[in-house]
Amino acid sequence: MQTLSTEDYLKAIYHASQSSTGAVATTSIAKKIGAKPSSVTDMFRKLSDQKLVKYQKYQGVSLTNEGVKTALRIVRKHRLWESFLVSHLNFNWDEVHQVAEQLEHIQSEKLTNELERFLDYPTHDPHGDPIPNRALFMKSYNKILLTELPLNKEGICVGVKDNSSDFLRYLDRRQIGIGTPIVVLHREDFDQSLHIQAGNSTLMITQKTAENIYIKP
Amino acid sequence: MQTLSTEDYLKAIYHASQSSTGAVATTSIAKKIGAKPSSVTDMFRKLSDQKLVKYQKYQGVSLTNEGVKTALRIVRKHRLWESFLVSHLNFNWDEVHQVAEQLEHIQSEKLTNELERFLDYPTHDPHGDPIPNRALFMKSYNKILLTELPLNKEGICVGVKDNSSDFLRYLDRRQIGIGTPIVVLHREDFDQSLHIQAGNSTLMITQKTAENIYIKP
DNA sequence: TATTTTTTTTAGTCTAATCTAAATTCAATA
DNA sequence: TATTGAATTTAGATTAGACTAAAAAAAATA
Repeated sequence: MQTLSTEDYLKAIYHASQSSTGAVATTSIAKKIGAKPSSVTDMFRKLSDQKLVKYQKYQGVSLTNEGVKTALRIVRKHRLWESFLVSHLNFNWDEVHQVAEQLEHIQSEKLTNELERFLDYPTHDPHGDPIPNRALFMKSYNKILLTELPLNKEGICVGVKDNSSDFLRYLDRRQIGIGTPIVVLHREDFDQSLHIQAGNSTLMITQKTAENIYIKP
Repeated sequence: MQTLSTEDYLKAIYHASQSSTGAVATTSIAKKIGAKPSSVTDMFRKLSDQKLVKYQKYQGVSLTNEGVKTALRIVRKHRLWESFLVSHLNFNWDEVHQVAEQLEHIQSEKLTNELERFLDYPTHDPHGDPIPNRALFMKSYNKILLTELPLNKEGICVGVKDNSSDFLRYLDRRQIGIGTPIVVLHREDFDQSLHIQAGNSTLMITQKTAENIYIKP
């Protein structure tokens, strides 16, 4: 069984290895976890002893099969709890992360599986991220960034890349959420800003915003 | 904010001081927590520094007002989670304790209060123990032990003293649960065993069993 | 290729929570 | 009241996880 801390590291390594290819660097994990690189090196060695990561000095880490499984079990719990908080406990999608960070460490298979049943086997969490099922399998949409959606073609918002409260609340104010239909009406060559139709209203968004919205065409 | 461990100690001290009068002894907490008395002494000093307990060397501890509040906040969370597990996640009353021991440490007032609302403000947990409300106030029934119920007078089972899985499963098999009406038909002078009517069936129980069942007359 | 900069690791320290073993204090009893 | 035994505390060690500062390796650049 893992400690809170090793679970956090495994999850961080998992996410880091998703968003780039090859081994994961010490400093990138240090930033995510909020620890010094020297502490991260220590932990890499510990995880390596437990055969949860492959680690070569100065070469970064990658998860072993067992490490991936452990990480996915945590991701599964995190996303199920986020779903519960939003669907039954009146949490907003920008408020759930912090609490789910705690709940994801609760150890009880029965709890996780019953929660999943209670929620009726959701496939995606409130931010549009896929939830691994009991066998730790998940399928993500064939999604693109809003910056890549062709002009005048309708797409559906299915997720966000940036999960910060600031960004999520900004989207709330613009009435953009999971499921909102979006059409790009005009792309400004000068600064790559977009005029879009989101639901019933038309509005302007910056390139940076568009880069953080996932669309199913 | 408290660590997991200090929270466990505060809860243990709270329960110990409920079930007896005066200060709480080092060894009694050591037993509950599963630690050595020397470790308990260390922790008593730490809690005393934080003004959560009154501690005099060799005299045991008692909770301060602040200590009681902190303990009750944990008890509140524990009992709300137990209620949730039983009412919505198909847990049996003998399975909830271990998981609730973990969930009680989750830090989020909003979570606790929303859970309470979702459960429709329950006043008692699955074992019949009262749940402190948001103001940390709780009222317990005017209850007696089954050993004290007069002959041929009906009472309702409202709780249990022993919360062990073994005892709870034993009650399940006997079809005794919270809300079951009970009448004592005969009290055996020889060994204090009881013939009772529980719901629709009559059965015999030992004194030890009767001492662990709470009754509202 | 040699040098500089950045990244990573090592070595040694710190804190919280635990332990064991020894010393002290309290409580019970002769 | 003096003695014995139990409970409690002290002293010192251990472990996990973090830190700082210095050393070493890798990467970037002149």
